[in-house]
Amino acid sequence: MQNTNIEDMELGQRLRAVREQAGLSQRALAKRADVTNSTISLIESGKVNPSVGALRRILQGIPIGMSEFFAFEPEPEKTVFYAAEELTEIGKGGLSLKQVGGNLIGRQLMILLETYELNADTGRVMYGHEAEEGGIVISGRVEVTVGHERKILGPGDAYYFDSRSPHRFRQVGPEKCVLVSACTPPSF
Amino acid sequence: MQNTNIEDMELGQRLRAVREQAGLSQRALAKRADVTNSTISLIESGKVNPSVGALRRILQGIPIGMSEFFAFEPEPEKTVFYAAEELTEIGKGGLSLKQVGGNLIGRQLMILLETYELNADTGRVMYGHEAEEGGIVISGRVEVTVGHERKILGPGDAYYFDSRSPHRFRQVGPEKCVLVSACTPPSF
DNA sequence: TCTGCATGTTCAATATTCTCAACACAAAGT
DNA sequence: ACTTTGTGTTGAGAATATTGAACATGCAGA
Repeated sequence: MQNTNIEDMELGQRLRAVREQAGLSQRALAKRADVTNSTISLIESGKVNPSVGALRRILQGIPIGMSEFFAFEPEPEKTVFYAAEELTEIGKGGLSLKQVGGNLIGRQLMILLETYELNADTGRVMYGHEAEEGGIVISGRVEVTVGHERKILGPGDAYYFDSRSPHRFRQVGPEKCVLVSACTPPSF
Repeated sequence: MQNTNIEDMELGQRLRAVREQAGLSQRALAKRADVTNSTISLIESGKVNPSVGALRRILQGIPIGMSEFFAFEPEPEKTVFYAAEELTEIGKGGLSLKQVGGNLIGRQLMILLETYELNADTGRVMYGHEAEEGGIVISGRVEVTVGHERKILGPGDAYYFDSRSPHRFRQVGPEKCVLVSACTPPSF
């Protein structure tokens, strides 16, 4: 249906450039890549939208990696501003965790708006990876336990600790608790 | 024929991870990406080898770029050693330029084995981009002109200059001239 | 329990890629 | 001129990706 897609054109042109840079003919590359020369011809002239597998085999014959091959494509812009309702919900139960930016890939920082309903409790948590986290309570009260230390924090109070310490957050008092936290690096 | 390819598996698993990280269901992402949910399902379960176009549309819905998506794949190892006959020939006429590494992509340096047949002459050359180059004569004699300076170099003699200076190499004497040169960065 | 809704999966049909073979062209050797 | 060898391109058919609709499951709420 959609013949001669412009993006395929650019991809094909790039493949041709890369192949010629490597001093390989379509057939020579086809042999290395275990595809047919026609496949390469069709891709380079933008007549087809190759499969990932075919493209990967071809690039391995050059050789060049997928990531490097696509490095010429502009990365989509990461959003800078997020409306309140655009924050990604990743919590569950009585604990709401709204993450700034739905997608952590390539980011150095995870920022969360945490809402603890009455009696919400994270239970005892411990992350194996090296990270640090901290936060500030906005409203309500929460009992925070880190290692052997325990304290009840109210509006304006804050915390900061190494994520490898076992820790636990539990809502206390008559109203739900809201706090903002940050963690680095995100768990991947 | 080849069902459940292992590389497709990994690609699918990665897509699933990325999608879930973004907090999107298959259908939600499908809608943004203008593909069907089945496509995403099949890709994630490794049952198909998606087309580049389909994968790109899907990733745009997340959003994440192709290069970043494939960053998890190890880049193919750049070859370290090259047999004499593996050097890529990029010259023509009486001038032979054998390039170390057929493919300059991602490299900081271009290294050439240059062979000038009798009376071979590069003519006057000037590169617009910022670069420096130098070399050492192995055998034979060559007359090198850089800017207003001119000198005949023999075995063991060397040169080094800014590529933006107009320059010219011309074989002189009774035997062909061989030299090794290096240039940084390669012209891209 | 039932309904409604959201999730991911699977099937048959359609659209597309990929292959194999042939073609057209150019350069080099005889 | 005529091969020979190399290049990229182009059909028709086999192989495969993508679609659209149905299916299965789980979960929340009445």
